[in-house]
Amino acid sequence: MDKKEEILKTALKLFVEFGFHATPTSKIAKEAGIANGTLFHYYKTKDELILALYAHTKSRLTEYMYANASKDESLELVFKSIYTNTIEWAQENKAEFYFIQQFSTSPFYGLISPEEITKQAKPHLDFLQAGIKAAVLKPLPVDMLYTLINSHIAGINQYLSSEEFSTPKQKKIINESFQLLWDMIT
Amino acid sequence: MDKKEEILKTALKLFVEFGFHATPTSKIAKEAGIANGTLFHYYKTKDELILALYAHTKSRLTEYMYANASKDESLELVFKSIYTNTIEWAQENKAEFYFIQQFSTSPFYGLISPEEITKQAKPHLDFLQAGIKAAVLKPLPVDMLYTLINSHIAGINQYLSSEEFSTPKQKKIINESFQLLWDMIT
DNA sequence: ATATTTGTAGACTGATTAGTCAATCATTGT
DNA sequence: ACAATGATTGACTAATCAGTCTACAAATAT
Repeated sequence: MDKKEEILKTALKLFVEFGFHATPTSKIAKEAGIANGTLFHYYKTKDELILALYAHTKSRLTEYMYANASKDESLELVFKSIYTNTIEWAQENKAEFYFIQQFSTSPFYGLISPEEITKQAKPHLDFLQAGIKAAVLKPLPVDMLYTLINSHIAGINQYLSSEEFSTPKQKKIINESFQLLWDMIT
Repeated sequence: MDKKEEILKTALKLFVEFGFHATPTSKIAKEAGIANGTLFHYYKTKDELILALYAHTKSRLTEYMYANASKDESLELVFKSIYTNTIEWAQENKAEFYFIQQFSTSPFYGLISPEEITKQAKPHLDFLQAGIKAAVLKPLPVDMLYTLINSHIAGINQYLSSEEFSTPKQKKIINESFQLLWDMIT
């Protein structure tokens, strides 16, 4: 049993349910079935725990995003694969995805260095830049393109989470919304 | 001097800067130049203050959104006016807009009743529904359309906030991004 | 004028918080 | 076997927090 993982898992659940302001470290420790001191053995401060949780969750998402993306395919297919993967991950890991958004829209996000943020975005921006260069994507500023795509995904995810859709219906929405996005940026 | 307003103004500033978890009511009172008890005279609990701040800020945005929207214009022009107004307000009231997002992506949002949320969205959804009926907008589910538009606006606002653009450049971005959105939904 | 309500203050409290600490327990390497 | 290092505990603390209380001031009503 990996206590470090257990702490992250529990913290995620509680932060999403009650927010940062209303989940004391004591509650996390209790719910995780460990002693108070153990939590602070692994994470020096509450802030450090929150930052670690973000990094961990974000990297899990990033990993999944690029899964099965064979580079032989056309740019559209690769892009669609990333798009679909992202939304599928978000739907299968709703708390995780919600946490990423919660964190990003909180002052905690400011604790991450600009370099780290740039580094995170780099591969995505490069990918988009290549698409522009190949004259597949519209020659918009890459940052703008990137933000627009992210927002679109966040929106569709929110829509999918707002109701209970059957799996085929969900797939249909993902396909259709991808087409809307693709038409917008190409 | 309206102390109630002063409290809201100060709370907004501190919540945006430090987050809910790290801005005690004592700090708000101190910074607002009033006594601790006075804050609780106007707002029974911290939660009530937070909810009031959200309602107040949200209604200020909504009011501004529909400003100068003469109903004689074409649907496209009315829609563009709403789009432009929203982004302009967001740019001129960055802290306020950020707070709305921060609140919406936090467990506090769950404290607002579904009826209230539906009521808030109603006019927007009706507007979009009319656009679909008039065969101007694509026959997509209104909820999806609504979420897509909101996300698009949030994205463009984020992009505009990420750098320092000159006013004309900013206007150009707003116009171009509107066209992208409009082409996507019509 | 007097009574009643409303606004304002700030000291105070009981509960809670993040984080510490000294003491065991488990694991590993030698 | 036996150090030595790391993991785990939970009682503890100092600080902080949301919210209360009493007192008084200002405004408003009668």
